[in-house]
Amino acid sequence: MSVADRKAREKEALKNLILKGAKKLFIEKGIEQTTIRNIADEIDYSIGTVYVYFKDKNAILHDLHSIGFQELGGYFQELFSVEDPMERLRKMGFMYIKFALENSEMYDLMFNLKAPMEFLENSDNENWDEGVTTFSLVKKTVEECINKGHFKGHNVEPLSFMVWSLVHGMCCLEIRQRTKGVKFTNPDTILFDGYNEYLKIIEKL
Amino acid sequence: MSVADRKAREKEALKNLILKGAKKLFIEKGIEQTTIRNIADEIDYSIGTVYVYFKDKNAILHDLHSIGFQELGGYFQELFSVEDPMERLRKMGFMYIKFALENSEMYDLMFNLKAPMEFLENSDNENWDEGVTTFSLVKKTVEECINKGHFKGHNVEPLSFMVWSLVHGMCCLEIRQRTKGVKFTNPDTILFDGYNEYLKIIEKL
DNA sequence: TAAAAAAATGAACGTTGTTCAAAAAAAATA
DNA sequence: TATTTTTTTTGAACAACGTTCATTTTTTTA
Repeated sequence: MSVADRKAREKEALKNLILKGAKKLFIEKGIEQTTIRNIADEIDYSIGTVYVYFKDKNAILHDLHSIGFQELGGYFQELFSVEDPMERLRKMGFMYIKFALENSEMYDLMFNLKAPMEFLENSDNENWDEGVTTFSLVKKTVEECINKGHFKGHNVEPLSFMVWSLVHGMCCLEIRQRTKGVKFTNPDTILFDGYNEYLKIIEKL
Repeated sequence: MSVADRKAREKEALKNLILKGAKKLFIEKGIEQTTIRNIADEIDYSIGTVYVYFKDKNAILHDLHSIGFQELGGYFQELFSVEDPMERLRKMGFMYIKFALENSEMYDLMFNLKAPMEFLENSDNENWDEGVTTFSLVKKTVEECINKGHFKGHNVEPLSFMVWSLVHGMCCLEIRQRTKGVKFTNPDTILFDGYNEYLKIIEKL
């Protein structure tokens, strides 16, 4: 182990410390309400140090958005043991909503905030790898459903997009306070009630 | 016509001038990129004047969000002449998407940004009247569909929410650059392709 | 132990939303 | 019309933000 190796490890460790501190504050008080000064304070480093390890705030947000996708991957873990693609598709949507509700700030960052996409636009690798990978999971499952005789007359990609939009739309309206606004009869269960309507529909397809 | 009347008219006029200037800049360069100073400059008034007519930036955003709903109402106008509720439901979703794509910054303000909801929380009338009214339009149409024998075994409110979420989700993913990220086969038509999959589905219900 | 390299710092800059005492303009009063 | 009162407008000033970078501190090398 050379000194250079150790230095590299220490750099990595501090970078993770910054991300960990940032995530804690984001969850505690919201992303918009968290400043670079807050993050520096949280981990007992100066503002300048944060900027040594991250180009700007967008870079922090992008890295945290990637961590969010890892966490969503954790939620999706149990799906791989589900053989029946229709059952898997149903559960995938359910887990997606569950993740969004239990990690709303992270979800917002992953699927709503402009920061991660702006970071990508100004980076070498313009591809949204996390999004592509996650969406291909939906596409693959929908494709298997079609191969099993479901969704006759439908196209894989647009249908997958429709499914994604459906769950994303519900989560988005909830997180951005629009469901609260329209005062549903059962506000606490409206997301799962709405999702159930979708389940009833695809049952017949 | 008393002096007080004229003063009231002038106040109203200047308020509208501020909103008009704000909207112009929002559309031109985005809401986040527009500052109060920009707005004041645009209409040749000082920063202070803007704060005489609006409590804060959220108040401007909320008023503009209301104007957005009026404009969405314009898009929905032609729906009232559609007798068949199923046909009306189909067209409503289409017009919704059309509005979102043609007025993306206003759509974002109406259905995504936190500002209008934060303004409501700090105001006397906490109700999101615009959202309630618009959503009841969907509910009413879905109810008519059910009365005509469609959507057997479904519940009006959750089903309406599902439909809203579906179109909102697509618009949201598009506006917030997530569709761009996943690189669809036909990026330019994916929203309407996705919506078509939904149309195919409800056709059978 | 001294010199060189790396890491951490925080004052300072330009912007932001917002405030408010002062100035300017308009209306009311004499 | 001249003067006082009221209303409207102003922009300097404030605190807080993201960001930069010359300087200081710490670590490594010689």
